[in-house]
Amino acid sequence: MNISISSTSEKPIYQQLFEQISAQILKGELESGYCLPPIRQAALELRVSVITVKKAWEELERSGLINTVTGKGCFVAEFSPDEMLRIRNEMILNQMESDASYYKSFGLTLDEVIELLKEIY
Amino acid sequence: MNISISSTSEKPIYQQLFEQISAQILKGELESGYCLPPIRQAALELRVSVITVKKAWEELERSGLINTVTGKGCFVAEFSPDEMLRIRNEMILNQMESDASYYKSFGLTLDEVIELLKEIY
DNA sequence: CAAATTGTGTATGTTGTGTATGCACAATAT
DNA sequence: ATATTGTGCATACACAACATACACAATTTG
Repeated sequence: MNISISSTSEKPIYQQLFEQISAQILKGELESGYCLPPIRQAALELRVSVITVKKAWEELERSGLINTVTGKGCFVAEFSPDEMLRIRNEMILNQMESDASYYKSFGLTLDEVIELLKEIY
Repeated sequence: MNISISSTSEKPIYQQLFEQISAQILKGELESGYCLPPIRQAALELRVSVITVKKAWEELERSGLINTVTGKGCFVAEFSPDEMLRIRNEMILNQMESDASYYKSFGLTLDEVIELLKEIY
């Protein structure tokens, strides 16, 4: 459980959890079959409610990243490296398109965006 | 009033309005002193409530982009090209940093991000 | 010029949606 | 049986969006 949540963030807590766990799975840091911590324990560690953790885990389940088994726990799903890459790219591109349209609305060119990115990345 | 709002967007309507008007001002499409449409008329055109428009206009006021005069209207503020650029970059960089941290969480390098951006921009 | 009218932004109260919570329940493992 | 796991339900709170009524400024008009 290497997670950091920010109460000041504009993003909901459950979404922060979802994004960070997703990234860890898709980076290969959490292997297939790995058992996530019980929601109570996670909630205790992260100082949030059980419900909030559950909601994040539900999102992971819906995205096909984990399998939930009542009474046992939540396990990182099995998928091929190809599929893993596909999901990863899908999530990233989905977000990136939204980001790009924001930049475009300010009249930024691709080169300008790249220039700014180089400064802050 | 060249605005398009999406009810299906995850972003609040007032924020969509704020972002689009901001961009138009900072692109120079709306000149200093230009009088924004009355909130009633804007609300009617956009098929939203007066309150929603007012909230967006309030954000613009707070950002220093417009001046509101009760009984007269809301006018695009006067600022130097330098200041205009400063505000623009501030808004964009602010968003971009958040975007970048998302990409980083997936382990993307700067080059990978640039590569993907080139594909979709 | 003063009163009425029109046009502008403003404030109040209500409804609906979504985040986050605690506590009680169901299913599973040992 | 008992402990451990996930699940369901009722609630509190915050916020977006709404309709309506209000207050102020400019204009018309007698």
